[in-house]
Amino acid sequence: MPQINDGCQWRKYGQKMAKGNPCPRAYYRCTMGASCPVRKQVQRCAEDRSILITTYEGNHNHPLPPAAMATASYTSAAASMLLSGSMPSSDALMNSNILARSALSSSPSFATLSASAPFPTVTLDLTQPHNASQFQRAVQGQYNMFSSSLPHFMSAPQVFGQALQNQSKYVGLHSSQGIELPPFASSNQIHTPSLSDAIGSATAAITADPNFTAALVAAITSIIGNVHSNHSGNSTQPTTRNNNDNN
DNA sequence: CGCTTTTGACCTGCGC
DNA sequence: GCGCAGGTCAAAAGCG
Repeated sequence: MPQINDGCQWRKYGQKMAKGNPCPRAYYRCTMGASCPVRKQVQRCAEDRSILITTYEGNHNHPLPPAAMATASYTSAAASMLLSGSMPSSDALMNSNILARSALSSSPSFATLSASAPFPTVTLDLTQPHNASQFQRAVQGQYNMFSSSLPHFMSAPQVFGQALQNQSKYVGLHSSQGIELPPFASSNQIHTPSLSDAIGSATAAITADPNFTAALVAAITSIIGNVHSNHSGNSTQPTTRNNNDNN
């Protein structure tokens, strides 16, 4: 199975067939810390096997390498936008915030589109009991709002959701057809030479392919259901901080 | 030789 | 209480 290079080292400790999905789900533990509690699950989307669904759970108890911090940085930055509604200082995040608000202005504010280079992301607030149909409407709304041809380098969208506030669960989708998670700049800021173009193209990459959109909706709908069911009873994660706090 | 992956068994929570 | 499904354990195998 192709691996998403998120900057951390992982050791596989189990694999299971998930009901309703012909592809097995793999379980990984972080091996960068002696007793790091972070785990992740990786599963292919049943509707579109080119999409990998990755779920992270827990907080690292050791310093993260720059690549991992960058990964955590912009997902949690998008999350903080949802929470605060304030404009972040980064140009990339500010522009993506504008985009997100326009794209999802007609939907409940639990999904934020972040088209920051090098790849677009979607952040979901999984702590609130929104139902899946709300998200489906939001994504389909986006699909109706954007259409343009895609630059080839943007044809591998990645979508992340991150639980906010009192949960440290972090869910993502990756297209495994093209690029893996690209190397990041040394800082936590995400820059691109042509930011507005990149944002528009990345957004189109997410929304212009109806097949991908359908798979995306199905996958995230499933994720939302899983996360909510996992946390509806007892919670396994009493932590209150996101995994970029080591910055 | 040490680390990782594989895989069947076991544990646990949940719904009926 | 029982069965099912998801998650974890741990021994064996594989690999560099």
